[in-house]
Amino acid sequence: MEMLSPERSPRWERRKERRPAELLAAALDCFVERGFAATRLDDVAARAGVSKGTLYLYYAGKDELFMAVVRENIIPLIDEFRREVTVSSASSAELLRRFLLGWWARVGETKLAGIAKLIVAEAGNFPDVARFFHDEVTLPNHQLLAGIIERGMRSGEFRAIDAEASAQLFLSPLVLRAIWNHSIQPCCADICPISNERMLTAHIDMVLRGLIIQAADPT
Amino acid sequence: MEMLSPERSPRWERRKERRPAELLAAALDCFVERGFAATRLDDVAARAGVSKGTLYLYYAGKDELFMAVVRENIIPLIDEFRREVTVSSASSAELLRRFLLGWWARVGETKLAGIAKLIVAEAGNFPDVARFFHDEVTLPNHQLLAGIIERGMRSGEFRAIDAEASAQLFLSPLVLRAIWNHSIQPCCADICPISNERMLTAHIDMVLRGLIIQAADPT
Amino acid sequence: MEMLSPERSPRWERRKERRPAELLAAALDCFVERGFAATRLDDVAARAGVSKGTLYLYYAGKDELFMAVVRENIIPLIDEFRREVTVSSASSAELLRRFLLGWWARVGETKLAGIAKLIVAEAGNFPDVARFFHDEVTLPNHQLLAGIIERGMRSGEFRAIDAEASAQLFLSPLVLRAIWNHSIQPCCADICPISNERMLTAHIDMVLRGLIIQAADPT
Amino acid sequence: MEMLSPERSPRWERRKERRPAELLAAALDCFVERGFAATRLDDVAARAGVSKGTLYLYYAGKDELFMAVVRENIIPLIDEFRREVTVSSASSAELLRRFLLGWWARVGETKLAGIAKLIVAEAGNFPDVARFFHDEVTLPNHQLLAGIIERGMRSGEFRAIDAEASAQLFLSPLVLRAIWNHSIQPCCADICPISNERMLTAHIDMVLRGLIIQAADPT
DNA sequence: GATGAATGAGTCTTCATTCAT
DNA sequence: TATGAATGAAGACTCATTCAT
Repeated sequence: MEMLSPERSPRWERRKERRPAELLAAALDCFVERGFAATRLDDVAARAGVSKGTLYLYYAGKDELFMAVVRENIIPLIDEFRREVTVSSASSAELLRRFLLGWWARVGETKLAGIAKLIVAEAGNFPDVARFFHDEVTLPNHQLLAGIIERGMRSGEFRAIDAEASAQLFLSPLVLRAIWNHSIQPCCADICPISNERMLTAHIDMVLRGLIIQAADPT
Repeated sequence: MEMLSPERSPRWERRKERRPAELLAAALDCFVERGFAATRLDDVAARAGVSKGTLYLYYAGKDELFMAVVRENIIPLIDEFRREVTVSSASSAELLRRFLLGWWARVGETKLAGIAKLIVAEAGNFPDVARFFHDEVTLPNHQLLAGIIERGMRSGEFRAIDAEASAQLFLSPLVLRAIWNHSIQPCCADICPISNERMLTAHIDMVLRGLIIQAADPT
Repeated sequence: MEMLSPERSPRWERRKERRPAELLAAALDCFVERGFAATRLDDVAARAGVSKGTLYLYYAGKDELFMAVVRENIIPLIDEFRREVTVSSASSAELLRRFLLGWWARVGETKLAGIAKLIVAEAGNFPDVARFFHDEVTLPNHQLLAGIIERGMRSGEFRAIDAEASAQLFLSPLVLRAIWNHSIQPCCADICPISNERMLTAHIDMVLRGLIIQAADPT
Repeated sequence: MEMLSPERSPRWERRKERRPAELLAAALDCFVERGFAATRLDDVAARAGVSKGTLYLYYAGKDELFMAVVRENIIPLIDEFRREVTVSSASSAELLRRFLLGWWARVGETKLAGIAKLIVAEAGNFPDVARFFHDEVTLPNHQLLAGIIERGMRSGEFRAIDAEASAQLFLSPLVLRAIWNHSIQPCCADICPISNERMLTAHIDMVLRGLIIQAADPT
């Protein structure tokens, strides 16, 4: 490999621009896997391919790193929620379906799921972060979903239900599965449980079945 | 000193018997609140009202203590699952309702909910524990629920659905809420979210509505 | 040595009462020798014959230890100043002589001299400590001495001089020598400079000669 | 860019020549303020307006820098001592007065006073430097002063005293004040103590009064 | 059994020093 | 020559664990 290369590879590279993202990615993985306290900065650094000291060039300490991990990953999500003003001519059932599938695609299946697990696990030690997450992520998300449900009720498409509570209920299986995938699932990889898709399909079926007002039910 | 006492310090004795339970309770609280790594044995001991050294008279170390916390809390639960052979003449809908309400009463509302949160948070560091929990708690629980659903389908009370997946789905909101109550909820105490009861009611309504085959729906 | 001793010596001893004094003594030596920053807590612990962790059972950290070293050594000194109300029928010259000899015996020759050196060296990093030292040690000391000088002037024994300034001047050689003995002197041990006694004698002679009003000077 | 410039960037060049002096000045300030160990090279560099790496272009390391600071500041002083062969027709009292005033003007009031404080503080960590200072600065200085005193004794102007010891004694208040001004004085700026001038005046008065043989004392 | 003083391995954090740019 | 990103050894501090009392 290196035979033809006259210059030997340098001991390290200057990557000021990319470092933060690399460090945050490494830190997220470690924090999700082991939790805040059990994560050693040595491990984060090693996973990011730098020395421990380099971490401190970018983040003031372990706490700062944790906050940054959460903040940097969540902010794009928040922005997306803001943009997602569901003006559409689709049926409310279709909107609901799309919302759940969309949430899974954009959150449940991505590393953001790890963030959710992380925050649940560390809420006791980082109440500010937990609060931030709740106010900026959970609540808006629920409100968006509740809005869809209410639209369906107003249009007569859905029967009358507790929209606020239902927003939580409808999201629960997805959130729990997202968390599960980053905690217990890796320990039980051999068991081959119900797949994400199967879960999603069954859930959407169940939700719509319980919601839609139909003349007759031929099933 | 002790000469006149026929039974040697009965108060000591009684204490000695209670100690393990007191220590486990204190440890559970600490572990749930802060996580395994961030919990100091000093804190556990202080919360149990003993000195740090005393802990080691009952548990060999931090890991042992953790395992014991999980084991001791879970075993009664497992036993209960085993006993709960649902032979009943009630309708499947009624059984389902009872199961969910029962789970909430016997798990969701108790300190066992904390165990769930703890295991989710520490699965990465204690895969054996996570696996044990999955095999002995989660799976039997799901099977029990799936059994009820299948009974309802066989009897023509419920429509045909994916019973295995649905068992997970139906339990998800309860499990997530249980976890939530031990992590983010305490940080957002002022917000007064949807109450546990309201959530339960809406959920059971939704589930049964999506499940039961009805001639007409007068709602 | 240990041959006849059936019991082997324990790995460590319980010495709750004596530890603080032992630690402070060790810390004082290290701080005076090397300065605050260059002193490693490992060294302090080793010199006190304990492990590093033990230090933290008694002092919250390096800063606390430093403060304690200064405080504990200075407080007895302050108390002594307070008690030393020089009511005496001796001549003012005799009082002055006694004061200087006394200062040397009680401060200059003792480990308190090291404290003076330490504070001079670390004033920049511990301004509060420096201020405390100035207010509680330096000033009272100067005032005591100035009082003696003023008494001598009032009684006609001393000529009229700037008593405040002279108090500082008269103490300077002693203070500087005390500091010197803990900094440069150890590096130049072979040079055999003027001894402390010779310095003291010459100083007292000089001071009294410049102060006392005499009919004639037969020297 | 530089095409039209016949001499290649003269500003750079001039800078390059000044750099060492700028660095030494910055280092002196930092070392005096905080001590050797507590001084970060980052701070020195920042105070000199260069980057940390640049320091290493001029000095091999922190120790080297420290030595250079001491050496560069002291050498001119030593040279001056050598030149100062006190051949004068003035009275010995006048010479003595000039020496003390001169020392204060040339050392006590300048940044060299900081050097004295620095060496006192760091003697334990840099015995070689302390020794150098003692041999090349302190001793010659004392010898010079002792020479003046001896001249006065030989000429019958001064009474017979311990010239060697007195040389130290006479310089002590100035040295101590010089050190003080760089350590404790800044912490007690509000207290407005005796001014340097008042101290000097009182001291010279005291010294001469104790030294000169006078027929009568008209004071 | 109970205690808590003592220990020391493990981590976070700092900073002198190096070196790619 | 100048820079400052990167390094890694050193040192403060914590805490699970041991053990003298």
